[in-house]
Amino acid sequence: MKYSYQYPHPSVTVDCVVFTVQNNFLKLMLIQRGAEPFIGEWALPGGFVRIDESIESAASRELKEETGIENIYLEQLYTFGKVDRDPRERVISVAYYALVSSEEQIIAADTDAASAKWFPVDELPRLAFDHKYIIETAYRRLQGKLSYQPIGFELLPPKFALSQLQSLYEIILNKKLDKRNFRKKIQKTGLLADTNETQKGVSHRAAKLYTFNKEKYDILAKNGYYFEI
Amino acid sequence: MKYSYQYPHPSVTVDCVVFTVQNNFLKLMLIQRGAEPFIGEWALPGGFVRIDESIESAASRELKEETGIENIYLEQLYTFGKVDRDPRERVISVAYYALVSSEEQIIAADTDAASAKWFPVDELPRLAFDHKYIIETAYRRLQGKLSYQPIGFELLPPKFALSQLQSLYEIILNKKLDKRNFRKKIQKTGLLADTNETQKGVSHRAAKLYTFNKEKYDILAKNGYYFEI
DNA sequence: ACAAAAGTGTTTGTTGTACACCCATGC
DNA sequence: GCATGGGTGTACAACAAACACTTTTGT
Repeated sequence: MKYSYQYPHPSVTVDCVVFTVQNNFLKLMLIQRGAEPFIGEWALPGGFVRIDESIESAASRELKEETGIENIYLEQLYTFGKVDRDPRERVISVAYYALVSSEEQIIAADTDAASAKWFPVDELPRLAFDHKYIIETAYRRLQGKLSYQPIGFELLPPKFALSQLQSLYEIILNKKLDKRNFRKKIQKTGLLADTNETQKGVSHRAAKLYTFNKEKYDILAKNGYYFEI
Repeated sequence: MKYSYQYPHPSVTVDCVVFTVQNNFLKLMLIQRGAEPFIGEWALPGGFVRIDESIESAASRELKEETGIENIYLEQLYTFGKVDRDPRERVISVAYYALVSSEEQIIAADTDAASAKWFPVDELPRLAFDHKYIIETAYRRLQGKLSYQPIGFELLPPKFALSQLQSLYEIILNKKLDKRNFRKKIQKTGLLADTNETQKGVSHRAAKLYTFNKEKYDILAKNGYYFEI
């Protein structure tokens, strides 16, 4: 008990809602708790913010430590601070949401594979703390942002077919989209660059692959451009 | 030094960016610091989150204590947690933004009037900590939300004229809007209720006064309706 | 009667929506 | 040659944008 203060201080943690799209399902990663409280229950990856790291660094670090995932899209979601959200002590949690490409979904080898798992958002187990509520908030935010920020690409491999992109939108927004209109709209942004490649190993006509031109988007965005789909 | 922990804990504060519209300017409230660090400089109202109150309660409480303002629109903005944002110790700040009607702008009598003041957003003094950055974030958020959430009404008295509402949009978005198109659009939402009153004491044709039908909006919003202006 | 702001419609261009068939490829 | 998804255009409706004059009221 080396650290003393004149007034009580809360603990500050980060919790990460990591989304991916896998086999036509939107999924998120949970880990099984190995310690009290809520031992054995599923929870979001996360942990304490250290005194010498920024909150975002803490989120990246915990993600890497607990799931092996690194270098992904990570954005602050909301800060949850109800007095009794942790039964032990006062804990304020800064939640982040993260997006992982379907290619990098593999939980790294240095992780206890039994304890980290992808769950479809509609088939979540019982969750520790207020994590159910955090996930609902993250899901709503993802749905909202998808339509007016180019974040869908973060969930795809660097080279992707238009049908993959459309399917991703349909899965997350939970509604069918018109193929021709979707293509028209996304092409009209001018943000997709044609690679001269096509899909490999499919048993039908191979689709053209595109990449998202992030540099072009960043320049446009700086000048007031608004992505919308 | 009665409170001891095994690991160092950060302090958690709230900071509030309180907006109002006054004399055709978007303004926000600052208080002059009476203590170190940054003594004498201007800063956002705010303070420490107590161990037994939620973060939002802390924001309301500090606002009332420091500025006399209460019962206003208050929404979490972002959590700022760079390691060195406070020169004394590690402080994580959960920022809120608040909207005050132009009628309630008066800084309450129980406040040291010399120390709290409204500043136009484009004429801010030098600010303590990273408060300049927090304000920029809040301003961008306000501009963004104004177009797709009915928050403009929070900055007006309960009964208002359409020209007041338009002027508010023009001031915050910083661009001229077409009067006829604006009126058409806002009337078509069906969310304004006609009071049978008109402006008093104006030296020209008196405008009709309307109220915003929040109940109706809440019901529509629950069923997927999206406000847009 | 004049100053000041309130109030009101129409036209034109742009964007969204609905919709069905041929094409390329692997087996 | 057939099954599978890839790729394409047009017509119609809805919405956004541009634009100017009359009305009401107080002084």
